[in-house]
Amino acid sequence: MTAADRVDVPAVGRRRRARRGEGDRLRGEIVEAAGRLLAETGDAHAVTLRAVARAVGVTATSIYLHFPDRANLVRALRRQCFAELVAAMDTAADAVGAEPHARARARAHAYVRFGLENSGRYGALFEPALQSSTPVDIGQSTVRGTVRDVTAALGGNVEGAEAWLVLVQFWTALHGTVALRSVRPGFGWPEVDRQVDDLVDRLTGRRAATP
Amino acid sequence: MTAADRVDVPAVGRRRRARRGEGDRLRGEIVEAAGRLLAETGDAHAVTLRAVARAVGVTATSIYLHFPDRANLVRALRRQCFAELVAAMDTAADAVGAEPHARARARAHAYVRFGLENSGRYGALFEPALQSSTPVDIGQSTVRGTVRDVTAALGGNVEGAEAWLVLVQFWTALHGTVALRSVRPGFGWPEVDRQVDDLVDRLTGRRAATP
DNA sequence: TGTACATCAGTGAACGCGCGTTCACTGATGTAC
DNA sequence: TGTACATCAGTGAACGCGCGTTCACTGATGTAC
Repeated sequence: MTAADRVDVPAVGRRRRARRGEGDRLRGEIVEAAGRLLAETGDAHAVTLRAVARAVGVTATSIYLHFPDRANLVRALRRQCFAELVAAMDTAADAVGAEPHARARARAHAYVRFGLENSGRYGALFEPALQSSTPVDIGQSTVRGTVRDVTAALGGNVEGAEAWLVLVQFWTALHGTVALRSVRPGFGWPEVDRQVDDLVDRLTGRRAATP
Repeated sequence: MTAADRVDVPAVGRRRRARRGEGDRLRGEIVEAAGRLLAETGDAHAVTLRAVARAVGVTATSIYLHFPDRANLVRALRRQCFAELVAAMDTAADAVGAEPHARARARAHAYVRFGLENSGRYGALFEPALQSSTPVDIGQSTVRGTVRDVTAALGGNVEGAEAWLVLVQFWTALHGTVALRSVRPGFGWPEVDRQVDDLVDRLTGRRAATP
């Protein structure tokens, strides 16, 4: 890393010390600043203790008051990004009512939108450079809503294994959409909503076979 | 980066100096070692001049005999990885004959297989951390074969824009497959060949719609 | 109402590390004579 | 057939940098008396 790579987050002057008993506030500010850093640079390695400290307006050592080491800070950051993604999908699904196709479609759009609008934070979830030895455990319960909606959208007539396969195809394709568009913005991509709709149609078999 | 992160490539003793006039040999060895490093660590930031030099068995400064700086070395590396991927697909397609569906399917399988077997090298193509300001230009001609095969597989009855959309869906989904499986090997993925076949069927409309 | 003091919420200097890059250098090897 | 020498293919020490982490410290603030 050369000097030119250093990210100068808008010079936060020195942060004012938290009131007594409110020491935990810094913890939140640290995770948030780390997320901002990730969003701005899109590079996991930019999330260094010193960069985060600069962004918060605090000494690098203060981070140790809240996290035992860098790995733990990164883990907290990833956990938060994942929660945000799930929340975005749940909100979108609930906004369109109870019809399963509509809910599944809304989830797909929300996933891609979140990923494109927060490419740094999204990247934090899946960038190899941020995967530590002890991965963030995703928690089955958080994705249960998505599983339910997609399964329902397929109709009751697909058995378990096939529903699972389709779910994987969805996740895979949506991830690919976010990842490739983020990294190759200049490519001649089709309009994103159209691509997602088309994907949903094809994966759920709503597209007629070519004769 | 802490000391523990340092990659100890099998201690190559000091490399024997190239014969006179064969100075360019080192260039190839450098790119190859960089690729090996990438394959072993899966981390773009592990490809440092010093690490590459250690792997080759040479001084870091010697790299400057062949590349003006690190960015140029990385670019050469990415160019080579891309060429390998394209070659793998072309070979696979040619091995199955002339039938368009078979050729497209073979390409899809080859893409995923290359990506999974060379996750570091594949990652070099798309990892955000390795994208420099001057991207490797992909060269239209190299992907022409793939475009032709997939278009033909869709039959003549899809007009240009839709064929393009399907192509994008393919690339997107295949990239997602490689990327997610590489980063979450422990997830309960379906068998990869089955997933790819299913994907090809669904995207080309060979799967009946759910009633 | 005043004050000693424990505790909280941090600071600041220092460590050893690997990094990209620059610079002056060296030693083997092919070639001109 | 022998030798001086230019050139090729590198080496090695040094620079300033940012990094994670450790350690001893400080100064404001709430509380017990």
